[in-house]
Amino acid sequence: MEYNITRKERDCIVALHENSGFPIRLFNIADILKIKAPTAFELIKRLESKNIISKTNGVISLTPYGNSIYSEIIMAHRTLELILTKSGVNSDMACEQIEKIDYLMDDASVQKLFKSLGQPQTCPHGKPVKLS
Amino acid sequence: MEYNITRKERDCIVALHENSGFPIRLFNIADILKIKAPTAFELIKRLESKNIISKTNGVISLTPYGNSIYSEIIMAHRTLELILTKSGVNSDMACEQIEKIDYLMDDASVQKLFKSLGQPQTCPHGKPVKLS
DNA sequence: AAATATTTTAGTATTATACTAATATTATGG
DNA sequence: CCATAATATTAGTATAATACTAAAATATTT
Repeated sequence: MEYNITRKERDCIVALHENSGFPIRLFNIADILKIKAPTAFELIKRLESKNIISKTNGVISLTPYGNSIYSEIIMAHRTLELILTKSGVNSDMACEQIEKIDYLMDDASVQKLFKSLGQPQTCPHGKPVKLS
Repeated sequence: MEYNITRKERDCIVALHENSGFPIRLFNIADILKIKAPTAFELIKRLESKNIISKTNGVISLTPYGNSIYSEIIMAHRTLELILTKSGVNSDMACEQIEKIDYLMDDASVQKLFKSLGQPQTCPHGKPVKLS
């Protein structure tokens, strides 16, 4: 898929997916990411222009492309999380660590790591590794 | 040690160490990193102000602090490289991948990964994993 | 000293991030 | 339906990292 995003964009994508239970608006993003509305506005504008999110009546959601990026991020995240925790890294530590890099990983490499781990179903928190 | 550097700063640090056989000057850095002299000048100024490099008669070298950062980067790099190549990722691919993240890794996590790999002496290219 | 090499300054640009203050828009309660 | 409150947007500013060109300053070397 080959996407190119920044850390804040990554956090926004993840926040959108993880809060998909209710309608997310600009001010929710601002709250979750702890940024002011105009900063969120800019971020959202950028993600819209990249076709990663879309807005309908102020409600923001991931596009199919955005969703596919989320899947790659989360797969990388949980795969790496497994590797780190297996080595004895505390799982909160691991999570914090990996947030910095999961969106930078190449999917092909992550797939290979995943296979070499025996295609595990869940991450250390019990969440599914592979989505969709 | 807890350092905070950017990708270009990382590349500069690595270039300095890997070319330590001869005196490296600003124009060498510019050549190696494929940037123009004024851009290199800025980069070098930043690294000097962070106490990572120092200049003597135009010859640039890593400070002890800079060297310790290099060691952490390279340990992270080779440890991750081993993990990826073990999973079947081509070693050039792995290297390219890991350059993007090695300088972002927390050293404590890397140490644990390294131990869980059995404290290997060398990376896939035969270079030492652990320096100093 | 002249020519060449190298460094530095000055000025500009872009992208991502972030803020305040003000304005506009939309929704809601009365 | 209108006033208030809630949300979103615009305008303006700022910083850090990256990068460039053109010009000036320094060194170095014939």
